[in-house]
Amino acid sequence: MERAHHHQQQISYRDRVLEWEMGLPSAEDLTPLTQTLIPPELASAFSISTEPLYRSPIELRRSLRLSSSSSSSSDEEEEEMRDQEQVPENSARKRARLVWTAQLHRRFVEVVGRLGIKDAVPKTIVQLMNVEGLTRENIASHLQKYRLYVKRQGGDGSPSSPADPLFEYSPTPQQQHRQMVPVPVSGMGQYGYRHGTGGSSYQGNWGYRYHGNDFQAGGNRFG
DNA sequence: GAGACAATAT
DNA sequence: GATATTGTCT
Repeated sequence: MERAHHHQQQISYRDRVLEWEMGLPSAEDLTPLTQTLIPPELASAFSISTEPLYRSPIELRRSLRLSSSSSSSSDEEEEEMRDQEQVPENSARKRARLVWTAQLHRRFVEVVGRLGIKDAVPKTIVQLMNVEGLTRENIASHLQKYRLYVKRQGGDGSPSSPADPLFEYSPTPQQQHRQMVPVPVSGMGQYGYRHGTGGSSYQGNWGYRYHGNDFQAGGNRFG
């Protein structure tokens, strides 16, 4: 029993990565975030840029301008433009709030699960997730919430192995073919846009409600 | 600086 | 309500 078996912590990073790669979701499961996630028609209908995201706000604005400058309407267009015009010219703008889509979260869970309790820290997670624009702080915030969730589930506490069955993230089959995937529109100070009627637009909605996989205390909402 | 965690802000 | 930020501690 005293052999030099694998001390999980001493396994080389490379091995970890290899293992990680093998365990990752399939290509169909993982749509690159830099890829267009909504149909062009729909994007155009909502005046949403389909270009790669997580670019600078300025670039994004430019894109939006260009892609909607072909229209010749007056009032209606202005109204739509107003929603996008909410980014102040001078004030230092921040990144758009990250939307934890099912895909993102799955990836997060994958990485966290494979890293194991000890190594699942923001810095490492962000590296392994390898998602453009994703910051350590994004992870930290999400991780904090995720831990609370896991704790509440009581589904853990014992194991500390990297292969922790800990996270039985259960994607609802429905969500697989849910057509609308919210594209995080960066740099706008917010993401997504209201369409049609609605009240305040602090946190814009899609006409279609995205059912994210957030962690909720106190029970399942699967049905 | 990095991380955990709670509290608070947006 | 979800995510970001801040404060405090290790």
